[in-house]
Amino acid sequence: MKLSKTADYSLRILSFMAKKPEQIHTAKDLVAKLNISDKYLRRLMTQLSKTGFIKSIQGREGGYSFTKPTEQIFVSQIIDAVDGLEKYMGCIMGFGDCSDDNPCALHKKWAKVRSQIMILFETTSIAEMAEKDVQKV
Amino acid sequence: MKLSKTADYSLRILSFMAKKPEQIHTAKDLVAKLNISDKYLRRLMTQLSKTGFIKSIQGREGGYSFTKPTEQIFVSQIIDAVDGLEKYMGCIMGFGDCSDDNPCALHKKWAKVRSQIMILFETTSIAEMAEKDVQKV
DNA sequence: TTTAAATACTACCTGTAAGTATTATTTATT
DNA sequence: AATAAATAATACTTACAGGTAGTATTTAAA
Repeated sequence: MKLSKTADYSLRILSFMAKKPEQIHTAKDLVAKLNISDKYLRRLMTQLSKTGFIKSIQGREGGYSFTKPTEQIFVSQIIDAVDGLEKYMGCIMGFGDCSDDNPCALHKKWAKVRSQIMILFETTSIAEMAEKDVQKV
Repeated sequence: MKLSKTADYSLRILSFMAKKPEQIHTAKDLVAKLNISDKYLRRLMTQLSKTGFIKSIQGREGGYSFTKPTEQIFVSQIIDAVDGLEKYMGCIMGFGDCSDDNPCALHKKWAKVRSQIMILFETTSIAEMAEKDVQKV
């Protein structure tokens, strides 16, 4: 499984910012630290601002900062905001109307694994990701 | 999580064929039954023939048939043949070099779920999918 | 009030998965 | 030998995610 690059970028950006959650982060700095293409990151920041996780501060001395505690921002919410969770949580065979009552041949087995994925996404906060001592950001 | 349409198609085609594993199946018939675009399915059949799961029989009365028992063809092999398993089994954050020694912030949690996905793919045969009494093919 | 340093917006470019069209080739039947 | 019915190969088209370029707007500091 892979998330879209946009979702990956969003997680990386927000978990990086969450290492210093009170600070105002500029796009320039994020680009330098995260190795994400400049213009795409800037567009994404605007998009993330509109979702409400962060707010933008325009003008000189501007940048981006969180609107709420990073303990209250979960991976599932971020993926949902940028891609829509249903993109990842639908039928593994690609059927639009797959359900317990009208299942595909992998439905039962997949439903179990999918719920594990959902639990992971729903219980992992940006704060948790930020506090890990990992090289990769 | 979603597989590529090509992988979805491959699973649907092969599990449909596996309902009558001794029969020679024509592209025409598969298109009619599976609601997959004609030309794309035909190209995919050629590709699947080259992977060795099925063989093509050219000329009049031709079509496609299995080269081995459907109990010995697993979902993981099919996905690997058409997309490459690594497309789905890599780092959830998109890092190329994520590992236990050099992990991303989600590595540990994701590794557990990913192994469940792998087990599902590796232990589900086309024969098993075919014998399920499901509407969706 | 001017300037510098930041974000916002709009339009365009590019690569790839998926879909389509056309023609060539193969082989059983007649 | 001719035909019909199947697969094979090649090239073109389309949609969209991701990436790029240029200009406009905002605001603190000098």
